[in-house]
Amino acid sequence: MPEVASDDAVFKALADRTRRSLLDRLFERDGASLGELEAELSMSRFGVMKHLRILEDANLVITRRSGRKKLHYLNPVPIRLIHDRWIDKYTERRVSMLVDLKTKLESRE
Amino acid sequence: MPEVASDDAVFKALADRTRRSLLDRLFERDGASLGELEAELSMSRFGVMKHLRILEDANLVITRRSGRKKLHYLNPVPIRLIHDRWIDKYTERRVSMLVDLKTKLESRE
DNA sequence: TTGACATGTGACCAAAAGGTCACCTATTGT
DNA sequence: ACAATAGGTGACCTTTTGGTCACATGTCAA
Repeated sequence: MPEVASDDAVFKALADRTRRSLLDRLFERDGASLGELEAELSMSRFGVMKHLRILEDANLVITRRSGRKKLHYLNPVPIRLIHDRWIDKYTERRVSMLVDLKTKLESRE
Repeated sequence: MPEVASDDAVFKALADRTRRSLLDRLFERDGASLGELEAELSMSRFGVMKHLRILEDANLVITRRSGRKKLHYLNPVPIRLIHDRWIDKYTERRVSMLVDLKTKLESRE
């Protein structure tokens, strides 16, 4: 059964720029190993490993072993839970429409 | 025109338990003054003030002055932007249905 | 089976964050 | 005017966090 990560672990995990960029990378393309991620980050392997560990503990990243490699996958569930904590169903419509409109306007510059 | 808070400010703001409980409080009931919020938090006024300042800088809380009181309101927009950063429109359906189902099941114990 | 590859752990240090306080400004009601 | 109320600032200390390294384990391929 899946471990339940505390709220705190999730928010702490998201508080660091490097960890957010790791999530961005996995959002774009899943299933990377530690080695691959390290190569893109100008930081020691140990630093990256520590960050991945924190993301995994927070359940934001799920891993699967394949031989001597450990593959990393983004898990969107904790992100959705953050959303639902402070945006109720009624507000969601208004806010998502507003944000989508703003994004569309800005993309046209 | 509204100030644009950096990503970093938003995530750093959310990283602290006290600040999240302030957002919870404002989510439930908007428009509280510093004094009201302090009374509910077993922390010095200075601590609470510092936290509110950080939330305000992150644009998670919007304020309005009324006489010598400063009223605080929750702003859901940055929360929605976090959501949209790592959950695309296709994934959103799957994840929100999954989370809603899980919530429903758990509420029945 | 042995050398190269991929990942893991604990100690350590510098930087950042959380909390409190002395002191200060602005607004109100009488 | 002035006492009481509401909020604001900078210095200070303690705790937490980010990053690196020496060292260690597990896996593969020849």
